[in-house]
Amino acid sequence: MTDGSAARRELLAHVREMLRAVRLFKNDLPAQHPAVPFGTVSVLSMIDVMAAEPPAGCHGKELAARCSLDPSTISRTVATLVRSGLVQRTADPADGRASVLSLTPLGRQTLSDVTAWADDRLADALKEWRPDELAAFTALLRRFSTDLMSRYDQPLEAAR
Amino acid sequence: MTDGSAARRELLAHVREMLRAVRLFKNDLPAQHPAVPFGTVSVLSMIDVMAAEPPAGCHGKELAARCSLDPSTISRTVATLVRSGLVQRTADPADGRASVLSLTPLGRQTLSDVTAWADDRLADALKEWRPDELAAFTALLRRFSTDLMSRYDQPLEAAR
DNA sequence: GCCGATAGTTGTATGCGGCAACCATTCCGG
DNA sequence: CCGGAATGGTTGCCGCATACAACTATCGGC
Repeated sequence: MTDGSAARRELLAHVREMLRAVRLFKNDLPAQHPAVPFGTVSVLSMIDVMAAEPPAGCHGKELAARCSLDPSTISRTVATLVRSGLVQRTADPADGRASVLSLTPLGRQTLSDVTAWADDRLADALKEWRPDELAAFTALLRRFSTDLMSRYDQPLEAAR
Repeated sequence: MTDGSAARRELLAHVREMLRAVRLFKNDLPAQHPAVPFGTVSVLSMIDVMAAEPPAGCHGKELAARCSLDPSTISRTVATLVRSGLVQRTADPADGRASVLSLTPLGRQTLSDVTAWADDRLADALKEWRPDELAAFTALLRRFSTDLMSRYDQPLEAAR
């Protein structure tokens, strides 16, 4: 029959496992890069992505939407990044309330270092994987996240 | 060529996406079950699993190892669960330092409620998935977590 | 019976994240 | 062109999750 509850419960268990794995993974980061708390890296990376892609540079508000984080959280995180010299704020000439975020050279370097570190770890952990398996997993993971979020990101899309 | 760094970086990005999705998912929980902080549920569930399976009941130490959490974290989490009436501690007759953990009826009920809630959400989010896709994803996810953790759980296994 | 190992608890600190209140600026309707 | 509503951002305050270190109580072997 098509209920599938058992399958979903197993999936749920494995999601928990994955969270555990990610926690361990991330606990290793500070040892290598004491200055960059894990959560901060995602934001750093997103700033980098956003600075390159839309018309204008990266604004805090949009950044918050893209990360699904509260503006206050972004504000603090960005403040930390600025204090650490990884990100710079420049006044938005078009709107005195906003500022445009971008990576500093140090920020780019740090992002690249941390990414390389993560990549190494992954390469080691996944050394038995065939490329097509990796690709399949990535595709399924993408779909999973998208479907999980579909209920929530309506407002975000609508706000655009 | 076989480097695969680009593929891994894409995977990394999607792992971040997934963490975002999970965060949103979990932010919904308190609305339904105010009394059970999300992190606590994993522990509750693990106690349930462990109580049923090994020779003896569930001890804090083993619980910590299974969850890859610090004993102090487990101690606090369990204390919360006990205060909420979801878990009971019974003195281990064989070791005065330890106690055995088990779910109360209320704990079983709560776990079952929360699991049903999560299952509903998943069923909704994954309604377009074919059973075999779900199974494939679950299998890959399992393998991924295992491989990611393989570097870390050596000590845990060795300690057994 | 003493001493080292062990199970658990508690003190303290940090990262992450939300909500509400607030400030400054911008935008819009009259 | 002015005044009030909307908006971008920051700050205060909170709670959860987690770790490390110090401590307590017990166990186990010699």
